[in-house]
Amino acid sequence: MPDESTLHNEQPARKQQQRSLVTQQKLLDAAVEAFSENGFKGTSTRDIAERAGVHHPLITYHFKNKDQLWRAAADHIFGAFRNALAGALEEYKDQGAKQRMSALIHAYVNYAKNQPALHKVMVQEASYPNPRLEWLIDNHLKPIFTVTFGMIKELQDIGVAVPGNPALLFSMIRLSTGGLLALGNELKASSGIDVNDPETLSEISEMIIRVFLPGDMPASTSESKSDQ
Amino acid sequence: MPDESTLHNEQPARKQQQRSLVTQQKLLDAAVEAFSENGFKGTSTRDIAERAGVHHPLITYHFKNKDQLWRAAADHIFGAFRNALAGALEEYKDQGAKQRMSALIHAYVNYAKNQPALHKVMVQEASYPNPRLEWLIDNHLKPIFTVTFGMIKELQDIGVAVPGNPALLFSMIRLSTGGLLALGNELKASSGIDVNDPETLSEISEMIIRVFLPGDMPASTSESKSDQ
DNA sequence: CAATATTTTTCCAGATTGGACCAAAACAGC
DNA sequence: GCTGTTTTGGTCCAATCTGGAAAAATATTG
Repeated sequence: MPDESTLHNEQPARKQQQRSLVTQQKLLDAAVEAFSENGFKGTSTRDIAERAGVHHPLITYHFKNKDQLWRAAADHIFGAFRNALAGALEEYKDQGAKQRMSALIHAYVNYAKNQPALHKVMVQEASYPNPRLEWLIDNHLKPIFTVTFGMIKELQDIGVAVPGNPALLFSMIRLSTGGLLALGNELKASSGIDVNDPETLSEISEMIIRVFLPGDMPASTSESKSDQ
Repeated sequence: MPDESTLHNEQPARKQQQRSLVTQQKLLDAAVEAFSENGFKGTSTRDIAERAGVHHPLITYHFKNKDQLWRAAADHIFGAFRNALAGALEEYKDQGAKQRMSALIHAYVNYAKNQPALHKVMVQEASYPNPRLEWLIDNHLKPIFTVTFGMIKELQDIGVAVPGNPALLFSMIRLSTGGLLALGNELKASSGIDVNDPETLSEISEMIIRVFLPGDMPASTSESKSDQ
């Protein structure tokens, strides 16, 4: 089973055209937006096609059906998300554990700002047991969690992260990150917080680090640790 | 404009019957569940009536229309939520600031466990600007926030809460609380965490307090504060 | 028993649903 | 250029669902 984002191609005797990729992209973006606003059930394929500025039968052509479109849309944002996290980890791979986790949090916040749908879709699907939730967990969440749980544990061992169940702690971190940006409209109206302001954004990252990773990194060779 | 949860009664020449209250309650519970799962647009009045085990024209009779039903349902859960918080504050009104905030967090967690719809509805409505969001903010969120912001500030001043924008800090607290319980299905499947387990529940509360309110209360008269 | 409150049943007209179908157009490869 | 494939445009469909209206039947109150 080859990994194809567009499932209708079985034996592409001729290569895919450019305009085809464009409409797929437009449909994916529109699908992400629509699904994140109204959930799977509350979104119609026609709504998605309209947002994409595309005739609705093209959804059938490119993605077979609504369910496949949802999965492709989820791959679209969660795949990019995982890449963003992996990139941040790669960039800081030679740094200390706290630095790496901080980089992860910054990457998370930045991604969530541009793509608040990430968190909305998760809440939507976690609302009630359904096959899409299982699929999301197996294909996108677990791979992230296995990595981050290990990092959290390490940080707890060296006294940087607050002790307690690592899974719980990480969930609080991702909620404080993705959830905060998903509530953008509400925060603006209820507290005057503008999550699109770059300063607010870095304030959020810094606050999360301050709260969840309060400890200092232990000196690698021999150094006093009281550098507050 | 009298404050009536059932807007169809204008001049009740005769008192409301018991069975009427029962069906209203059933409809409200069903509405909360349905709206939290599928959002406002994704929920049909017929779906709500079915969940309530009631004929759907009764919605028109009791709540006039879908929009009024949504508002009544929101009043139903957010009103009870505010009462739960106020009750906790009242009970601990003679205690110190950290104790009061801790009581608030415990109450929040317990309420969110029984009513995860609270957070789901908020995320649903904050997804895109809409009149229901404004209504929710003005009628239910702001009253809570004005109280809690003050408490957070006080806790920051005495070094118990982490410094930073109080509104941001409080949002992180409520996300770590309500959001965590709204993700119950996901946490179970992805991390094996059962948010219905009482022990897990108190672990959540304790962790939130440990993370967001790490400082000790200063001694009231004269006492060393270095008790780590 | 009479008046009112509540529920039941039936109906509607219209919109929306996901998807099928085929002819036209755009494109890739030769 | 020509040819065959890919992609799109336009149309249609049958089924379901939509919120709500209306009137008849029942239950409850006073």
